[in-house]
Amino acid sequence: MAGSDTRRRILDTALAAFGRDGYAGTSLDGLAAELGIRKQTILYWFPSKLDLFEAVVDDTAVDLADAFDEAAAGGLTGLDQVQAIVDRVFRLAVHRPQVLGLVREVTRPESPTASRLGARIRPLYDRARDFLMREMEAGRIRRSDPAMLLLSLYSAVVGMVTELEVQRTVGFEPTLRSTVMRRRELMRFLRAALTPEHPTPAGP
Amino acid sequence: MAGSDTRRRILDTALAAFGRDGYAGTSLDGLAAELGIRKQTILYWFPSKLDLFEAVVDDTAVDLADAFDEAAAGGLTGLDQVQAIVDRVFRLAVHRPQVLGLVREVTRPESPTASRLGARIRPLYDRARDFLMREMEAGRIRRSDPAMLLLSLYSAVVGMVTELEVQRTVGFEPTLRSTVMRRRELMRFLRAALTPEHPTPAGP
DNA sequence: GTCCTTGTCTACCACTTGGTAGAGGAAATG
DNA sequence: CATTTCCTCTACCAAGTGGTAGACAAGGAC
Repeated sequence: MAGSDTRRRILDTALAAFGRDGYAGTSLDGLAAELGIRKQTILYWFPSKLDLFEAVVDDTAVDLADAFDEAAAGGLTGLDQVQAIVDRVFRLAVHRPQVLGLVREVTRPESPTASRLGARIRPLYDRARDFLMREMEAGRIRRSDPAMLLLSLYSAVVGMVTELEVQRTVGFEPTLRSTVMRRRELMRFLRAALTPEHPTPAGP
Repeated sequence: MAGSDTRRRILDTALAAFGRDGYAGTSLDGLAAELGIRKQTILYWFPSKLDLFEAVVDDTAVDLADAFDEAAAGGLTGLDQVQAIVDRVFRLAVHRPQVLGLVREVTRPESPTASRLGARIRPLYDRARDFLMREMEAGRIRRSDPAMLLLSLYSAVVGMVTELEVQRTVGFEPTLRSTVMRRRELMRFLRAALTPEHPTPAGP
C-alpha cells in the first residue's frame, strides 16, 4: 500500500521540521513542499496540524521508551546502568538528532502538547526514580533527593546534547569525534557527581 | 518623554512573549494587544519584527552580563565562586524567568539570531573558561577539559531552570520554596562534580 | 461492465501575518 | 500665531496560514 508509506514519510519529515523550527515555526505548506506533495495530502492523513504534531510526539515517545528499555535490559546497577543509559541516549542523538529537538520543543512550557509527552514519559520517569532510590539504598550512588537528582541528570544530558548552537558558538563543530569526547566528559562529570563519598561494595 | 516609556514597555513585554512563545510563535498584533496599543506603534519604535527581537536580545545580554559581573565582584575562588554565580543566575530566574526563556529560544539552532547572542555571550564564556583553568591549575577544582566542563555547567544550570514544564509534569509546582530546594540540590550536584579528588588548600 | 474505496490533487476560503502610507493630535519652537 | 517634531493612530495590502469541498484517477469487488 503506497498510502501508508506516505504517512510514514510525513511523520519522519514532520519530526525533523517540528524539532528544528518548533510547532509555530512549521507550516503545512512548507512541510508539503519538502515532501514533494500537496498540503491537502497531509491533511488527508492527519485531520489537523495539531493532530499531526501529537502523532509525531507519540511516535517519538515510543522510540525513547525503546532506547531506555534497551539500556535497562543489561540488568546493570549503579553508575554502570547510568552510563549505559547515557550511551544509549547519545547514540540516539547522533543518528537521529531530530528526536531530541522534538523533546526540546515539547518540554517548552507553552508547547501545544506539553502535557502529552509528559504523560508518555511519566512511566519512564517513575522507573528511573525507583532505580535511583534502590541504588542509593544500596550505597552505590551518592544519597540525595532522587527526584531532584533525576532532574539534574536529565538537564545535564539533554541540555548537553540539544544545545548544539551554543556549542557551535563556543567553537565546537559537532563532529562525530567531538560527540564521543563530549559523552566521555559528561560521563566523568556524572560519575564525579554520583559516586558516593564512602563507596559501599554491592550488597548480599 | 512618554514615548521612551512606550519603547521600554514594548521591550519588556516582547521579552516575555519571545521567551514564552518563541520568535515564530509571537505575533506583533498579539504583542500590541497585550500592551494595549496598535501594532503600528511597535513598528514605529522597531522597524521590523526581527529588529525588535534583536533589540530584546541585546537588552537581555546586558542583564546577563551584569549578573555575572555582580557575582564575580566578590573576588571569590573555586567552588565558592561557582556557587555565587549559580546563586545569581537563580535569583535572576526567580524574579525574571523570561530572561532564561529567551536564552532558551535564542540558543535554538534555527533561532533567527543564534549567532547574535552568541557574539554577546562570547566574552562571558572566555572569562568563565579562563577562571576554570586557573582554578584547576590551583587545584581548587577537579581537573578536566574546561570548555567541556563549562558546557556541563551551563547545561545543568540553564536546563534545570528552564525546563519548568518537565518539572511540573513530574510533580513539582515551581513555587519559591521548591526553587530554593532545587538550587540547593543543584549546588550539591555541582560541588560533588567539581570537588577535586585530593583537595589542595588555597595557594600562597 | 458498474460501483465503491482509497489516495492525491485543484480550487477556494476566512483569517492572520508582517509591513506601508499617511492622517492627525499634542507639544515644543519660532 | 504658524511650523515643526514627536508619537500614535486608522486604513490598507500582499503573502501566507490552517482548513474545507470536491474533482478525479487507480484499483479491487461484484
